[in-house]
Amino acid sequence: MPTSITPAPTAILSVFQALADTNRLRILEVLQEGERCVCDLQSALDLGQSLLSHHLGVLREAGLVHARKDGRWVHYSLSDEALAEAEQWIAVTRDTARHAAPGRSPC
Amino acid sequence: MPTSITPAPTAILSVFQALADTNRLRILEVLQEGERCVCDLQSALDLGQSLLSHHLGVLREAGLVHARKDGRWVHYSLSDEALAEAEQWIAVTRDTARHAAPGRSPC
DNA sequence: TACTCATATCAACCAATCTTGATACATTTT
DNA sequence: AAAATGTATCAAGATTGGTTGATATGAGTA
Repeated sequence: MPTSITPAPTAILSVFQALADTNRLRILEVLQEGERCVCDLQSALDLGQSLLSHHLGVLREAGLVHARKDGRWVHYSLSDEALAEAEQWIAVTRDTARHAAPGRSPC
Repeated sequence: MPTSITPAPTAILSVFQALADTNRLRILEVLQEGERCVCDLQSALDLGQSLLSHHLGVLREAGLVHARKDGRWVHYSLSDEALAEAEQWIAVTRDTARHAAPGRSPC
């Protein structure tokens, strides 16, 4: 066995990547107040239409927001899935660390 | 007042940015087991020395890990600060969303 | 002091991502 | 049907970020 190498995480990564941008964090903060259409987000955040649409796409793909089409508007709202996943990952990481034998560095 | 525009988050951003990379997530997962020196991480993760050191720097600056120097070794361990901050941010975001008036899009 | 070893830093390259402007696609209104 | 409106997509430039190899630093050791 060739000195076991830890594998790479997958699903969580895209969530953290989606959270790793100023504009997207701002979008999420606005959506805390409730569902918003793109045009509202646009005026609340002062982002170009194209740029905002792009960021919404990233958030959508990561499962952080949900899009509901209504006539010619699209209403976005927070989706709990990915947020719960991220919170879980962090909680586990913190917890495991707390329970691990302290200072057991093999060096 | 020019149609209030939401400001940009600052501290949390660097934490999420630090979490937005495969190799750094792998590092954190190894550190869950306890304190590790760089050389141990290197063999556990199969990363070049320079690359690993870079990623540890990013994690350090974000407050996700703590470095303890001991002779010519440096021992890294998880630091709860930033993790707690991130967990808190997500918890607040989820919670605020849950309590917000549902479907109140002004469009 | 000279040498080795563990880690950090630097410079360069390359890939991924953000940004912008133009265009396309629906849906509604006239 | 034509025009207008909200949103998505595309292409190109600009910026950031990961990777690599070479070099520097600093602590032990001979």
